[in-house]
Amino acid sequence: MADEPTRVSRAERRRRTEARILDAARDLFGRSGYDRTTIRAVAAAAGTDPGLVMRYFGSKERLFARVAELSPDEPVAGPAEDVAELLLASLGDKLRGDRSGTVAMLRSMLTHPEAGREVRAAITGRQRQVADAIPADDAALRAALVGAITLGVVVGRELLDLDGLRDAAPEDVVDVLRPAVHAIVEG
Amino acid sequence: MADEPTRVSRAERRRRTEARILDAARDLFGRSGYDRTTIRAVAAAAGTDPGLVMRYFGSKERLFARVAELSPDEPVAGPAEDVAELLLASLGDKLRGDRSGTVAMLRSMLTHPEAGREVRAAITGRQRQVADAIPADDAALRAALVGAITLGVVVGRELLDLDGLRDAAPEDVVDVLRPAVHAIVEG
DNA sequence: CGTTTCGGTCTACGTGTGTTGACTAAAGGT
DNA sequence: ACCTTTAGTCAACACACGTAGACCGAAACG
Repeated sequence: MADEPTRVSRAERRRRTEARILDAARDLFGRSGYDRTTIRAVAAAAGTDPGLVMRYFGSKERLFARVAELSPDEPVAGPAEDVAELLLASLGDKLRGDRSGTVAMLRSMLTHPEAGREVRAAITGRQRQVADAIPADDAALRAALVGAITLGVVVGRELLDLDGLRDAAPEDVVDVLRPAVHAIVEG
Repeated sequence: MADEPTRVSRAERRRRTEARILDAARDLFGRSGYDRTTIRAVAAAAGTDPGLVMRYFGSKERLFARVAELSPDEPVAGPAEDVAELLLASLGDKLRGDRSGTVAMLRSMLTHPEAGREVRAAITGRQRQVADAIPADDAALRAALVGAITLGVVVGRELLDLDGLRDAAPEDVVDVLRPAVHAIVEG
């Protein structure tokens, strides 16, 4: 609990508090969703003041936008078999990855309109790529269903933490899912 | 806009207003989630008064409980092949069905603690049934993943309405998913 | 007809929210 | 040494919410 006695520049102090606020916000948005997360709670968790949060980020809306910036998926292309494997690998990454930002986004996406739009756009874009790589004539549906599977796994694990999913190793999940994804992507 | 001139008994009037409130609440909870749905908005949509909503349902919490009562899934059992088909049929039903109640539940489940608990319990119970019918030693994981697929499809369609899913016919969805589900349920 | 019951409305209270602006004090610059 | 900038705090605003209780008018009943 002892403060660092090291002299720290003004700019550095600012950077640190901003980071603390961002961390607290990510955690709280992820755990409680947009509406139930209050600026006051974020400030308290970051050990600072609501007014400061407003000064640094302008509004709750913009704070959320900063937290929810989602790193775009790497593009997919190539023959159907490879696409299936790419999608599986990408799912594995999601299950291993940092999570907290994505969780905030996902949880809020269902209540907060702007968040919903952004996620929808991201998913739609990716689905178009996948659909282009699938030879079947119902490619759009198949792409959507693969997306839905990913969505279901992530939501089930991160948001609902369902029993069988919470503890499962990412590799096992991918292994069990492999034949299923191949079956959908390839005719 | 003309009122029915028919004489209607007091009990009948009450039943109708209660139903109107319930309908409005289902719609709004489903569209906006628990937090963003206000008693005032429900009352307005039902063409009545916030105070009346309180009198009839006691609290917002209890109103939500009434809306979100979810009809339990019919139990599954039998050999793995049949289980897979039962699950697919059940998914088809969900895609065809009334939706609005389920949607309210689903959307609120991620923000509203009590709703979350109830959904989680329902899903967990069903997963145990499915796991018992699967011969593999990682039955729990497989059951969870089939559940996740259902979840993803319903969430993707009803909550996010993703492009390829919104318009798709339930039969087509089930058809495309059939080999995938079989692959997961059977070793 | 008089009285009671009850569906429906109106007003107001208390609380928690996002947000603002004045303020303090320390750091940076000259 | 002085002045300016700025990280951080405090107190207050306006507003929307869930909820409670007084109130009104018509149906039900004797």
